[in-house]
Amino acid sequence: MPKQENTKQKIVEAAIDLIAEQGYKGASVRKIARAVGIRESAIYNHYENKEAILKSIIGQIFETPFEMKEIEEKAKRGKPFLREFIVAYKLVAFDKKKEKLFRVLINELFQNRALRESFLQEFHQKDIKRLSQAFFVMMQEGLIRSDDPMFMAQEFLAPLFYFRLQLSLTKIDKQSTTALSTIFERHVDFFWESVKIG
Amino acid sequence: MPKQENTKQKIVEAAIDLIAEQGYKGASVRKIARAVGIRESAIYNHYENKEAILKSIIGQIFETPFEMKEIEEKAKRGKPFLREFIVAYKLVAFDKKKEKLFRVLINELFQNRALRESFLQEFHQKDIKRLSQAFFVMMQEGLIRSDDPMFMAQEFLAPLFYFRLQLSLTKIDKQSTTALSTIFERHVDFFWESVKIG
DNA sequence: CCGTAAAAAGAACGTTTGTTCATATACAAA
DNA sequence: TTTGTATATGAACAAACGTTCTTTTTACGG
Repeated sequence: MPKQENTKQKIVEAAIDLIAEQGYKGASVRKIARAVGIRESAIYNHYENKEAILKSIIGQIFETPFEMKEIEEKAKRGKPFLREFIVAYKLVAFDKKKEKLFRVLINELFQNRALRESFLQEFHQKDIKRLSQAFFVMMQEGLIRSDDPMFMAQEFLAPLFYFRLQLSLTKIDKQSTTALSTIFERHVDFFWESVKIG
Repeated sequence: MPKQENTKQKIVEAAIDLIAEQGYKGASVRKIARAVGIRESAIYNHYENKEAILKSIIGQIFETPFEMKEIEEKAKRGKPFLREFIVAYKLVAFDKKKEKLFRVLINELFQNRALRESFLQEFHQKDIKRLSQAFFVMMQEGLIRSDDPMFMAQEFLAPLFYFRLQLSLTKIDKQSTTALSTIFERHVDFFWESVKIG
């Protein structure tokens, strides 16, 4: 049975499911194997050890979820740019796989140093830098009030993270998410009202 | 050696330390006992089982951190009220014990249903209701623009949570928190600029 | 059809886990 | 001083843990 790359992927996916639900410590090698349909010893044909599985998952968390081309150009339109950003953000937040990875992130944030650093740098800094660029353009165009673009980007993004967490928590217990479905758009409206000129 | 209530508290405190650092699964009964200076079997003289220790900790997480009297009255002053709120919030965020409990919260948020529900209700709803009351007054007084007070409260609080998480993460790896020390006040300034009238 | 190599199974290992139980010790009340 | 109770110990348990090893099964290239 050579070259069944399929299995390796199944292992990671089962691991994501389990770590999202029960954390890294709760996702035992035996549980992962059972979910895949193999014995625990077979896992080690694909990964050196349990830690290696986690490492591969952490890599996936920060794969660029969406990128925006021509930020400078689009930013000139003001609010529609933020709307577009939110659409992309919601796409990620509501994506099943990405949501699981989000849970893994929260679960292991305080246990895994590499995860922490990636979070503060990638997840955080990257989006902030991109957005601050856009806000800078909007200020130059006289669309929004003058302020520190970096801080403004942070103020725009921070609630998104919180809403995403709320969404994730609500979904677990299968509670209704209707109150949360429009919250992202409302945020854009509120924010634009906060910074727009005229 | 009857009535040494002291030990019971030592156990909880050691458990908080360990769960904050290594999560519930990582904080074994033996580790907790060793931290207290007793054997693992002695733990069971004070708590029925490991779960009972966690339950007692969860109770502490949502003990009202600070309460504000005369909200209606103070809210009329506008921005100074928000300043005061932030001072109280920072007091909690920078408190050593409370910070540990915050880590416990994040660590176990996805594992413990009771914790999730308390978070969404207490942590969230309670602060929001209180703040929305204040914003409602401010709107009546013509200090801030008219909007849904509940949503405005959410917009004010969400970044605080995110900043608190950032603070906690940064502290773990003993990185510099100077960039974060003034972020709470900057948030108030930004927010007030966003909603004030005139 | 056979040989090879990848992937699986199965058993075993040394630890650690949460919990129980019988026993010992210390202290307050009688 | 005796008795009772709260608290500690130390040994033991069954189960689960990550990992390693040997052996068997499988699939493909020659």
